[in-house]
Amino acid sequence: MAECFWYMKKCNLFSQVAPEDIAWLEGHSRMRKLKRGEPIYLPSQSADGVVLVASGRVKICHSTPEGKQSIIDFIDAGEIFGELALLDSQQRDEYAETSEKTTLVMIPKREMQALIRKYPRIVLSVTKLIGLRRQKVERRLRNLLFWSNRERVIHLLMELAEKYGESTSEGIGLKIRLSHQEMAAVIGSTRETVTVVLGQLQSENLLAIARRKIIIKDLAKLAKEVNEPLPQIDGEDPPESGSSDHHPVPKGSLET
Amino acid sequence: MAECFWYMKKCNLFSQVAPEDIAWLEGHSRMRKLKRGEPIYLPSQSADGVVLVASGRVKICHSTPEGKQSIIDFIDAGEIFGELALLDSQQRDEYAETSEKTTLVMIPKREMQALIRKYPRIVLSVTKLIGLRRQKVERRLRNLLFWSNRERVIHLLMELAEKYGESTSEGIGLKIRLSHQEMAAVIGSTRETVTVVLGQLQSENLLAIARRKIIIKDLAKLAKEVNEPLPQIDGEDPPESGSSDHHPVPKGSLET
DNA sequence: CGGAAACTGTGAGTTAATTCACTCATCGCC
DNA sequence: GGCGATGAGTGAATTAACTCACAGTTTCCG
Repeated sequence: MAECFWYMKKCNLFSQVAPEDIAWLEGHSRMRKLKRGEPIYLPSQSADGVVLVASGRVKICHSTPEGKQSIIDFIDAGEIFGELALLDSQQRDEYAETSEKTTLVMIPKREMQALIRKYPRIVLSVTKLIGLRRQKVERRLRNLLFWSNRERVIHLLMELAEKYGESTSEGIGLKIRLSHQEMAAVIGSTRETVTVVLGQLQSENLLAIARRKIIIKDLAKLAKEVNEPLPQIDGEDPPESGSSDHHPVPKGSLET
Repeated sequence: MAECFWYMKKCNLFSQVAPEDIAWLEGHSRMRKLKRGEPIYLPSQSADGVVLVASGRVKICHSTPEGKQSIIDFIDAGEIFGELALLDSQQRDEYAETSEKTTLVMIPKREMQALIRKYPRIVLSVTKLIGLRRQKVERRLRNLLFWSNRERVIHLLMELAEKYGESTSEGIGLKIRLSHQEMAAVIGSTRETVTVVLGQLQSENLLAIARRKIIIKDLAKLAKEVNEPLPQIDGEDPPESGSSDHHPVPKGSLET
């Protein structure tokens, strides 16, 4: 369990917390190691705490009665999820599962709230996290309403580029591997349609896919097609304007 | 400007605030009276404060480049919006306009933050508000992915029933009047399709529309069709289970 | 109260996307 | 390294929804 402590220290939500308090919280937390595709919690389950992803990746999902899965969000190592449990102890209305081999730290609501009482600043961080994610969901909503499947795929690619993109000589490589099925679950489409659209984009030389790894070859053209501003990609020089606001921290993360 | 004070007192976000502090905040706020369809703020405009709806109703929107409007949310009298401005002073990415004759109180970010310093509990209320709205948006997202237009309309009707529904002898009347165009903008469809679907629902006796006022005649059947639990409607007896948790406060509002 | 503006109803034609059915490729694990 | 499972590619048939066009209605505001 000593690693648990280490993972919590790395999470910037706890950056202001004294080591002994982290140790205390650790003592009340539980570590879980799961392999790919295992459920973490189910909807209609009581929201009993927040979860920290120590390593791996988690999908926040929802299923229609006919069994179609929709993916609300991906949570990466170092991020927390289930944070709405801190607000009101209703039951959750989504479910979470691992999208690869993953280690989790389950932090009970009770102890988390005690910690917040001692460090009231955490509330602000949590608020920012919730607000950030709300903006993200709102963006997703906008990008689904009224857009064709091709445009939705492009929107998704740009989102992924922003969070997982890495500038290389051939283009922007995405440090995440999604199946067509999963992409369809994100944009509300079908596996086959995603296949076709990605094929089109490749033949138009906007994209290259090698061994399930996507490389965006012409981000500018993609961005233009859906009228979005060019996102800032890791390892790239920012555009000519004001220079010093480059973020070395991961894009989705929480800055306190 | 005396009314301004009155409206702020009624907003439950300020329920704990001393009258003299409300008066102070009022002195730094600005009141605006707008008629139907007027813009309040635009995207790309700097987020300089929060807005309280004193009377009337506001739409939070977004437009595609081709001019299709999508509606993210409705904000009613007594509620605030633009609250993400309190977190980070980026620019907004949505725009807001009145959906009927409306009176607003514009509260500058600066003074709001000062108030929060004096009443730290407000942060928690704001957090809850943001979280509540995030859940709502996530629900919207789920209800769009993979659902047919008929099902989307039904989902919308149930959402409206929950927030605006009023139990009457003929069924559940909705205390909000939306054009088909607006409904289409909420569910990401077209005006014509909404017309047709509403027509179907009427001929199936699930609905009645008189003078643009919708009355839901068989909420249970609608709920069943989209596999949703029956929402609790104002003025109705709760189901047989535990009785005393009935809320007299408006559904969308913020309980501190 | 009257006229302009906004909203509703409907049908025909078109299109984007889904469904289904099947083959081929790739991955991961024993 | 091979084998079972999972993922990717493709095409034909079908369908839901959109577009366009126009007539009739209701609402709003001066």
